[in-house]
Amino acid sequence: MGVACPEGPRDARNDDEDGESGVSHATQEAASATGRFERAGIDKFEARRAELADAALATLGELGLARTSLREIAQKTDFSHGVLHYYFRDKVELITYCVRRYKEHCVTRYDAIVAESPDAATLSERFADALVATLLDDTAMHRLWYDLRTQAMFDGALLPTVVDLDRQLEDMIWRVVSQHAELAASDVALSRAGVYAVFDGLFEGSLQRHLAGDTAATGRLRTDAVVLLTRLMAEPSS
Amino acid sequence: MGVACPEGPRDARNDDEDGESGVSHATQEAASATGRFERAGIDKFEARRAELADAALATLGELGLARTSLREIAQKTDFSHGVLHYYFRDKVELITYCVRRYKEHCVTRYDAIVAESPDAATLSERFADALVATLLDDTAMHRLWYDLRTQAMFDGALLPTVVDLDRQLEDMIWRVVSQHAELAASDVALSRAGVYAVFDGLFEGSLQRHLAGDTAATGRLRTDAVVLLTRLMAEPSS
DNA sequence: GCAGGGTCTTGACAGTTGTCAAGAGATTCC
DNA sequence: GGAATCTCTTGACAACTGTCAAGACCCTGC
Repeated sequence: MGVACPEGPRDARNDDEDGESGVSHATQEAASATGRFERAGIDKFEARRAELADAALATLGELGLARTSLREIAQKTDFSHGVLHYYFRDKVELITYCVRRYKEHCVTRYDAIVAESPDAATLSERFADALVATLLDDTAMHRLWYDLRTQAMFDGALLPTVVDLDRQLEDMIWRVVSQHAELAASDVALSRAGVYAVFDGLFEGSLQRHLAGDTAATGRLRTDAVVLLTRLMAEPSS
Repeated sequence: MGVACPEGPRDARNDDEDGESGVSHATQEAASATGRFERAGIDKFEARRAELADAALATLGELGLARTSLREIAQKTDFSHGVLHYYFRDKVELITYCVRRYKEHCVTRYDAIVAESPDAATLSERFADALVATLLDDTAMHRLWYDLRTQAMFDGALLPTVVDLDRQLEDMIWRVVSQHAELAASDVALSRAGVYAVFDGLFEGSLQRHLAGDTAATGRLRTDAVVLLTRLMAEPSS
């Protein structure tokens, strides 16, 4: 008995976009729009999704995208591997959901520093310290992000999510650098994309060397970040 | 008939290192040291290795490490998939051989510019142009390199090759930047690793946006590279 | 021209993967 | 308490992977 499974809450996910967009952050909206679930049901559904996504993030950060299978993710939970296809349409939706979930925890990481630093020198020092701190604390998550971003160069299905998140990270860095410029009464010498790219390169390089056993990597990151931030300031083009 | 296959030229590869080093560029030395093959035989063997490696590079650049199978590589050649295990011990040896082969074509890419630029401004312009040129010409190879480097953060088997090649790329960039500093009678404000990291970040970011369809990416790369190179010069700390 | 060894093909193996259908439990609501 | 629905498990599927053994082809040297 009970053949309700194949058309269970599966249509709570975004069936509205059958096309090529692939981006699927419309889950909650779609579900509440149908009106099929009362509040408690949706919350429970979303809570389990989040729980599974956290297990997936742990596995992905540990093994990388290529080596992470759905069965291995499920093994990190109390459920069997089949449950993942009940809460996520396929692997791509699971991964994009994971990354978007992770994003929210880090895209405002430096905003407090930006808001509270009284002068340019303080801002640059605190920013550099924060860079080092997150490299050490969230090593696996950063590694996963770089994996995902690189994979998007080959797999178009990941591209929309990566482009979106990359833009938010660019904004995050730009807030730091433009505020530094304001405090220093200067302009920024590089393009917005360029500013993000150089700090991202500095961070990625430090992460890689840190993971490869270079114990001096974080120290270099700190000093280089301060120097770079200062160097990117130009006299205002009056 | 002919059971010579299992112990064919397989021992021409480096069986001397059974340990954990994993790096295997001692092929020619090992083969010639045994004295089992006359010159023509070795050359033929090496030529086929190179041929297969080129097909592998094409496939890897197109699909990425995760999606490239040995059968798909062989499909790009006139041979069947079994031949790859005749010329390479396993997938890791094939990949490292490929990357080391590719490396030699690009690690001296800017040396002529360094040697022949009469002043700092010329050097920076030519360097930026060369960056754009190789991004456009060797897109797939660069994408493959970033894939490999990212994968090395998860898979230790790739680490030695990546670390070695990364150091050579760092040297390559350092030659440009230190020469620029000399021509400008300045010092470099960043660490050697930092200098490489920021230019690498600039390049990687431009590559990603270029692949994502951003037609302005290469233009920004050019101007940003010139500005960055200039900004990294510090007054000599007399 | 024949033996021998280098070269390559074929076919299979064991393992893994994403996916999904069938159904069993559990929960909720009347 | 029973029916409907949500939740989750089980087991299977087809496809794919790296690997390798068996043998066929080919080419050279005697």
